[in-house]
Amino acid sequence: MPPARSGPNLSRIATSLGVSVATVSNALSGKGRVSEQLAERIKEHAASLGYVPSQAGRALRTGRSGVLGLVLPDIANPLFPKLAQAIEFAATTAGYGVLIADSRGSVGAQTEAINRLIERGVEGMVIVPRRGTRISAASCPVAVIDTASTPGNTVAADHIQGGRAIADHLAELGHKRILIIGNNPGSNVQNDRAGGIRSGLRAGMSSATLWIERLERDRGDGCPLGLKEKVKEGFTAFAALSDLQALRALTELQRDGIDVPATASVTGFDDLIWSPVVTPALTTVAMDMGTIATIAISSLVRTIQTMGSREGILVTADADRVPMRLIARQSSGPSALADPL
Amino acid sequence: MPPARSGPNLSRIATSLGVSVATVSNALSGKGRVSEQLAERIKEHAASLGYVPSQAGRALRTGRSGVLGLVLPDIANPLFPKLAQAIEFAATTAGYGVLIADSRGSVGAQTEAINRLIERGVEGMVIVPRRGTRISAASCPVAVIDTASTPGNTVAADHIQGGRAIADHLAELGHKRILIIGNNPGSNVQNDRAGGIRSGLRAGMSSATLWIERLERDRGDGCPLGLKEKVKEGFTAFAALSDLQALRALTELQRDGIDVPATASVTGFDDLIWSPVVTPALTTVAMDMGTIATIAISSLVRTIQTMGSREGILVTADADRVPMRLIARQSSGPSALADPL
DNA sequence: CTGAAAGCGCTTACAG
DNA sequence: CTGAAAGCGCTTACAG
Repeated sequence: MPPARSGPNLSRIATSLGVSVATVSNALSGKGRVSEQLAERIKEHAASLGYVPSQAGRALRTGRSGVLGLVLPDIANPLFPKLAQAIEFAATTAGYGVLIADSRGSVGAQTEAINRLIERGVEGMVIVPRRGTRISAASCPVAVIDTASTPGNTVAADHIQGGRAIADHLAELGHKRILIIGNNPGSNVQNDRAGGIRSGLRAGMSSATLWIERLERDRGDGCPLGLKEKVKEGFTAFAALSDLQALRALTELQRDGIDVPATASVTGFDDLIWSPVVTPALTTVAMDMGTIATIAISSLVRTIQTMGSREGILVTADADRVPMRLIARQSSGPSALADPL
Repeated sequence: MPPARSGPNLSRIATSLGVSVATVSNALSGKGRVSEQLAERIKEHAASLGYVPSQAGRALRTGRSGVLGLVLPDIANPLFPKLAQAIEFAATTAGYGVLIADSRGSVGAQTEAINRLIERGVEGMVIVPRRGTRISAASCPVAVIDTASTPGNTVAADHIQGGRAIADHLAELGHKRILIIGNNPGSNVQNDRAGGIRSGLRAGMSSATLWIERLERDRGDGCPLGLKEKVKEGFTAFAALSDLQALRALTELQRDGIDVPATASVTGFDDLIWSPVVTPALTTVAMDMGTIATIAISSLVRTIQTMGSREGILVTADADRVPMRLIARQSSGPSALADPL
């Protein structure tokens, strides 16, 4: 015999009230045609008993688990907390729970993560794919968050426009020689951002690009970026493709006695947690995670409701490029962060 | 009539093979007493059909959802990605999925988050409580990750010992006057860490403490910490209670022309993502998230298996204080972070 | 307005 | 070694 739940169920409520389970179900869901008074009595009784409907029973009956999956290439990446938070909020608002899965390490791990979520019965999932991977068949609707220039994408920040926003900002500050600092030339995001910066340069401006990974391959991990020399060569602006690289640039410049922002400007991307905290505070370009998450989740949910959850299709959104927002900072401010503990 | 799944189920496999569902179930689970050959044939057929067992059916029958909850006070906090990643890994290893819930903003949000997870049918949950809250009744086993000095705690990093490790480190570098830099004097974590530092000072060493929140209340958000003056007063070491504050201190010192580490040392806590990346790299003390997560999850799972999942009890662990680890850095290194996109 | 009944997919105790 | 049957808790189409 299957194990009985320790909590109350519909049947318990029904018998203790002398009505049928159908009536209780209808009363609690508000759907049924149950008299006002009876419904009220049932709701009260259920509440007093601390009744919590069984997801398993409901899911089995309706075929809907009420859960979505979120696959991240590396939860520990500083970019993802904001995304995860936004996704969790959007999903909760839409009445769904979120199961997380980390595809850290390899494409194989990504496939396993996806399969785990399928086995857990998610109705759909949001995937931030590992670089260079294309999500093929997941046997449920999938919303992909990636660069807009990646084929098979549901929604993305407009990294190219974000790059242009940086170029505009630097142009208005009067900079002529820009050093773009990226980590990895194989990254679509970084390439889009770098391309955006270059395309936004105005007459008389020029740029060069420093890829840290290449530099470190030659000179060893953690080597200086040699920015002091770049300043001597005439670069006055250092446009990092992520706040992490911006931080590295800023501290190296300051360590070498270069006054930021008087002598050189440093900008970043992503508005990571530390960008308002450092001295001087970092000008950066932020992805609108709330909008991205809302689009991803609402498109996903709409697809599920239309097509069901067993079709392995890529979800599309009406607007798939979300503009990035320049956050120009001059002085340090407080972190938005309260101490939670 | 309830909606049929589009995918294959046990019954489909059974009829197409001319055996009973019981036999298919037994063969696939490996539990039953099914002949080797038949079991093999069934497994092959199930695989070729792409059979994925229904969690809903299984959960309803066994009373076990196979899902745990994770409640975080603020997913966007830089400390939590590592924790979430470690929890996800430990839970996956134990055969559980992880539903996340953000209790951002208020105690009410925390209660709602817990209730949402209960409604989703989690068998137990890991909670990092909001500061000052005590988790009372959650109607399922709960593992609490908090400071060791908080009552009603399952497992915690030993922040006091971590503070002593910083004091030791600074003592060995020959520092005498230590400025402890915290944000919020109401934080248990920060107080434990500060207390640990103070208790680890040796003869001839002394400390003062700067609480940023108090300073900003007087002088405005984002005001300078005035560390240059502190250097003049004779402080040579700045021991921040988090890497975020350490970063603020480091950049302010550098901006003001103070050579770190030649003139002043800066240390932090938590080994956040940027600590190896800044120049000079940050010495810090790290929580052992892997161990903490493993203890939390294994204690939780053990409790669930022993007591079931409908008792609202606080899980206890054998070892509840996990030592922190000093990471002494002298020069910058690469971030452990690969570009995922 | 209310109830009896079917059935979602699974596992397990029991019978053969 | 294999199968028939019960039942986990729910929702819904149908009957009254």
